Amino acid sequence: MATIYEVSKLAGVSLATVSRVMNNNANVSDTTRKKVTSAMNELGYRPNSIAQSLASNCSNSVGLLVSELSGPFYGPMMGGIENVFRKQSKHVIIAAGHSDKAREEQAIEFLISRNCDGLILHVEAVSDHYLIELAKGKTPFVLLNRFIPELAERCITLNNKHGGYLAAKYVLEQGHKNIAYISGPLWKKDAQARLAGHKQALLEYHIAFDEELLYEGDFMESGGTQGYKHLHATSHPFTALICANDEMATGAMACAREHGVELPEALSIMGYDNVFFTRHVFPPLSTINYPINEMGRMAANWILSEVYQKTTPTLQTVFEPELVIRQSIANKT
Amino acid sequence: MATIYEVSKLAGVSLATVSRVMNNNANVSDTTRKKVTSAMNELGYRPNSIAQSLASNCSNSVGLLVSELSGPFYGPMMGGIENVFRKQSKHVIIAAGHSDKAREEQAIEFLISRNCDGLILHVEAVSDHYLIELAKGKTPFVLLNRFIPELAERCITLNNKHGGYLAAKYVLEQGHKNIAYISGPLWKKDAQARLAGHKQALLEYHIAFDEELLYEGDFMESGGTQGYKHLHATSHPFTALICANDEMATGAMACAREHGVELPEALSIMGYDNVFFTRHVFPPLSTINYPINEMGRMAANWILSEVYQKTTPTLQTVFEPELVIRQSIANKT
DNA sequence: GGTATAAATGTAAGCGCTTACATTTTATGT
DNA sequence: ACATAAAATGTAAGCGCTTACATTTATACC
Repeated sequence: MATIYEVSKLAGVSLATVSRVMNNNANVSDTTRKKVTSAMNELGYRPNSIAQSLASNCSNSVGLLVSELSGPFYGPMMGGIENVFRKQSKHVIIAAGHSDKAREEQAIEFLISRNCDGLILHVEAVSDHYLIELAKGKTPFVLLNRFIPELAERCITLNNKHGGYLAAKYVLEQGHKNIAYISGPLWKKDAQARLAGHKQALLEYHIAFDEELLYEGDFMESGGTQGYKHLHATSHPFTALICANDEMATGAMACAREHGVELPEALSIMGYDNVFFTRHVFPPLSTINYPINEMGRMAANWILSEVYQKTTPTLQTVFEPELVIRQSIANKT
Repeated sequence: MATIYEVSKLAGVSLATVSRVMNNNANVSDTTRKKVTSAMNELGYRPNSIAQSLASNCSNSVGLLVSELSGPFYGPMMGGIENVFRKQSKHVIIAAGHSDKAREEQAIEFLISRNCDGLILHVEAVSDHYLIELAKGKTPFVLLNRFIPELAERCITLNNKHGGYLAAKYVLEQGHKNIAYISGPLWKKDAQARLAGHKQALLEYHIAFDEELLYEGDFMESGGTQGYKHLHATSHPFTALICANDEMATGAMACAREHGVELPEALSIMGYDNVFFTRHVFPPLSTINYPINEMGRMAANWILSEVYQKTTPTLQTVFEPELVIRQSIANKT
């Protein structure tokens, strides 16, 4: 591989000049610029990005930590992020935290030790305190789907409460009065917020919230099936079931069908997130859209702006959910 | 950030010795090793991986190119890969090629210019010739889901033909005689192989292959819906529809249902790949398992072995598909 | 104890760039 | 034409490590 030295020799200029045309910033006359570029072409020169990084103290890499590489939620998020970075010739290093405190912390360590210029973190298990301490370090990061007041300006979140509200409101508008709810793990802020929005809508419609019709799930399919079984076993009847995410909703649907209940006639079901397979389930699932792809792009833009001083479209930290109506809710009015 | 120099000073040894304990290979006495490690701890020293890379000419990074970051297929693949690499402290740089020739080539260039030590490529649009040329370069790579005879030992593939055979055989065993088929784009090798296996099974059961009941799809949901419409419009009746992947199968299911056909009583449907949402559709889709996660791990092991000279479990290049029976095929015997 | 050998440690030259600063060339104004 | 400022280019010192080779120290053997 040709080095900058060989290019400089062939072009008959100094190393510095070659470097200047590479980073086409400084003042270089047109004639020498041409000499240099043609020398580069002749040699098939490619800058060594490692050497650039060492000398410039900038690795042009950003770390991306997600809970899982698979699953319907993270794919679109990573897609949005990779897309904006590659256009800027930044590369993204991925790691998975598996919603586990130790593994998340270890992954962050790993990414930092890899000299990432910045980090995009979708973490769940790590403590607020840890992140606040981390913010004092020298690697900038942005948080996706997590809000910490002390770090507010670097948190990109969805208005989860409003989404919970929209879901319940729609179900109520369809005339349902007995509504069951399968929440996420209630130690998670987003699960809390979704439930809070749900309760707010109920309040507005003067429907009492029935604690017996609440089941705390785990945001996974199994939580939906277990939740349905539990709710079914209570003596409290319900015509609609709102789930705090789509995976649980599909789990509940499958389970309800096994119990011989007709969907959506005998039971209406509502999801949350609008992951792509909600269109594929039967009946197609009404849900709340979570613009995760856009939010990923925004996180990437945050990094571009804060870390690389690029001018980007205005940064937005809170995103609004939207109701997506399909066929899983029956009209009872 | 502390550097190796400061560590050496504090420990009272030379740079080389510090480097030796870091790469714990050379002969270092226990006492000096202890001195050095405690100096490291005291200073909170972390090696600068960029400098290590420059000096050792090894970036410890491997590039991963997939068609899409989202979608049910690539997630498990990336998961398998990231998992094995992080245990070895290698990092993975991701890029998406979007099944487009120019973008795939550009992504490969990008990854190489990032000094990846090796590449894992899931490419579709790039030519065999391009890859054969690439193989002459100095960056080793392994191909996932693509077979090129000249590069056989670095191709990790599924026995697609056998999968096609298994699918058809099962449907035939259930007594179906009129079987429609929606293939993938037939310029793709895997689509061809799956169809070839299908035909082989038909032959074995002495059922003629009806060209009218073949539709060339695109491996996407839309291909399934269009395929169903097309097949439905022909005068040839069929009781079963085999699709060359799960996305098309779900598209076809949705479309069939819109046409008012009962699933699976009036129409049996078979998929291919066993992506996770096949359990969620209704009726749960019978399909062919594609062990993509394991194949990803194997690709990672290939790199570990060929690039980093690690000893790994024996490398396997061709994987076998398996029939997954759920409820989308009705018994006609 | 002295020599031969092995083990431990040190020295210093890079790896391929960037960049502050110095120097030379060119343009500007009178 | 000449002084002066601005633009273009060059020089050389790093960035933080690795590693070949040289040197020193410990170990073994007779």
